[in-house]
Amino acid sequence: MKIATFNVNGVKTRLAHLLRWLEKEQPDVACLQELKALDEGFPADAIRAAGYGALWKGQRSWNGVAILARGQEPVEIRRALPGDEADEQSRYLEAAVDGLVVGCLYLPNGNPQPGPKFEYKLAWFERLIAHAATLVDSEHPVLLCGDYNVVPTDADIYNPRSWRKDALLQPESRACWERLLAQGWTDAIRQLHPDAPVYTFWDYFRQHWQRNAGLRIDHLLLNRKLAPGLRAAGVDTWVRGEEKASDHAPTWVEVDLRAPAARKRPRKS
DNA sequence: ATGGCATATCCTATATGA
Repeated sequence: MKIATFNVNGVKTRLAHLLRWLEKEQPDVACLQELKALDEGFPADAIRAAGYGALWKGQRSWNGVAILARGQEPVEIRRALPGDEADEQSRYLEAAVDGLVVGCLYLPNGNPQPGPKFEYKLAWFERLIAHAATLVDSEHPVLLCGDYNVVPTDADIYNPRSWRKDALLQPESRACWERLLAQGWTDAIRQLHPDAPVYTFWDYFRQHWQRNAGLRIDHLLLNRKLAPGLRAAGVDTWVRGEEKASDHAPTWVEVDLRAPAARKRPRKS
């Protein structure tokens, strides 16, 4: 089973890119962020025609997340991150597909920092950590994926020098990331590619794509039940090289849901 | 310190993103 996360930077503008990618890579589940469209503007018909069922949560101009499932309808679990009823931003969706629980998230960028946007980022991160704590030891396989807007370490960016003051590299942001992983989550890309740099985002400025000056900010985290089934992980970089591409590339994992989970007690022989 | 580019909307301007 292949599950991908893709910040499309405008689902209407990027529809042709999205459809080409779905056709070529055939992910079983695709989590999208930055729809930048209202619910009624989501191109559900075209996506259905491509063979995917979908859940989506839109918002005017900004944010917006969706979960696509090939040949079936994702079963909705929740449409918001718990913990703040007043939070109006469309940044979280959770669904079940073939017994896999998938959380699709778009963590706030947080720039400029310091300031209210950075405070919102950290508060949202705290809510994510609290919710993730209820999932990490679930008897069900769980994947939390999306645009986390965090560069975990300096090895996850081409050169941290000009980004030192950016919200994505702040010690507070990284501390939240570390606390999340410490619950017992597996960072799929880091697990399978511990040495070579892997990037998922290249900004539109200064020919960053042409220079491969990227950042790793799109992540897929596996809970304890799912982690033993991790088989492969990667980035579909060819999508970033297309004309008028999103500044993010789809990032994915392949998992075997039938793999036995790690046992808490020794197996009887 | 700024800007470089891209997207969406309240569009000869402004807010947001990372």
